[in-house]
Amino acid sequence: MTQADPTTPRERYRTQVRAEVMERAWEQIATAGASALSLNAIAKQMGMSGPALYRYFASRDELITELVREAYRSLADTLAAAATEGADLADLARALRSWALADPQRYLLVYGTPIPGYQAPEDTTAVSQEIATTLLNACTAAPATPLGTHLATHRTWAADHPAPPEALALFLTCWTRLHGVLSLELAGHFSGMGFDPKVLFESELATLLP
Amino acid sequence: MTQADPTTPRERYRTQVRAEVMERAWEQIATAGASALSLNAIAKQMGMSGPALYRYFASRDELITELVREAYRSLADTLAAAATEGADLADLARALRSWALADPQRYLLVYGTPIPGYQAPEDTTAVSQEIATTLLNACTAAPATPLGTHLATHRTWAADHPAPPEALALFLTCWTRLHGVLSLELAGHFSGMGFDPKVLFESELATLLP
DNA sequence: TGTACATCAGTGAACGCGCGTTCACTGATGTAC
DNA sequence: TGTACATCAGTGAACGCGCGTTCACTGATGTAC
Repeated sequence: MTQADPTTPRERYRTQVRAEVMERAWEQIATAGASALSLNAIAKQMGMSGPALYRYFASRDELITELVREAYRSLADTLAAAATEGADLADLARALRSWALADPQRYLLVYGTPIPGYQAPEDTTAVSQEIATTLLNACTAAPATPLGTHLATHRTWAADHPAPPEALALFLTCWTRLHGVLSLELAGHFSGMGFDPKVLFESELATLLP
Repeated sequence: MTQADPTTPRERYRTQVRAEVMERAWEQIATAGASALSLNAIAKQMGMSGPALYRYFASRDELITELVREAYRSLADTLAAAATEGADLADLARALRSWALADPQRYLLVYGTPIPGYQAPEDTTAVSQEIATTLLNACTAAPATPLGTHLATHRTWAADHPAPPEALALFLTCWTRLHGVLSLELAGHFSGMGFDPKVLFESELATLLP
């Protein structure tokens, strides 16, 4: 039996263990937040000794980096999946919301208060751009506003995108409004107020659509 | 010389040291974030031994509680000061923004990702209500929306306030929109994009006013 | 005014904890002839 | 097919760190007679 496939058993095992570590990491983040992430705790949970994980991740920071990358990737894929033909901005927004609610800490890892001392790697900006682009593609031009005229000359972040400044304005407005509702909801600031955050979310969404 | 004043020198000293501890705590939070707050580090910075601080704060959690209280109090006072005669919602919003920019971590301590394992005390909700009320007072009724009709029957959080449901809707919309811009700005998500967050903030503000 | 006592701020040692990380080593798995 | 070797996953001990917190104690400050 010639083993022609490129993934050796060892390699498969490696990626499998890496995947399990990250799974446990997500559980831990969901429970105690990102700043409480501990390699030792994950190892113990997996029935291994602490140093064993250094076969799979060079450091704690690399683990976090991988989690951030996975979160961005997951969101980008979710939005891309929702962006099939005939989908409008509202569909993307609802996909974003259900992605955020599925794992609040995952959303907050990326868009919440930054982890002190941790610096995201450069290559996440690429995926971040991908996410922005998917949303931007769903943003048709809106009426002219002072924000639009400002963005006409301040669009380095969307230099490659053919969208008119008014669409950029719609994108930024959309992004911040949805994040406003989502982040306060996930942080628990609406709990006990007695209204349904979903109604507020949909209300904001309605203001964004023509 | 009869000491008739109620504040003895010892009491004055106590409040003075407490104040300095909190000052240093704010510096530390501004630098490394709230989850990195350390009593020992503060003590060292003040030229004292770690256990000495236990004369002034029962525990680390009590310090955090006091910081949260102070942040809420400060914001409530700032908004109250801005809410003098003739001030409209935009004035309050700009006061909120400059308060947030003055000390980003202070804003994020209150409205950012919750500190894992830390539970805010009940009496902060009172000040939180005070803040809400100040903003709410500046919210005049807006056109009827689905959100308004939802809030007509889901307003336990504003049960005492005489504002009509449409004003409540405006308040929630205002709160989440401003927070959306502010929190992304403070988290650094706009950095490198090349536009001025203030313009975006003002743009959102413009949509909220009649 | 002076003395005896109580109050209380601050110290230093100690406890127990968990963290990230390094290192020498064992033992199992895969590879080459 | 079997043997010799290389690779690599995982262990356990160790290092140094800083944390929150307790406790017995010293010494200064205030109080009462």
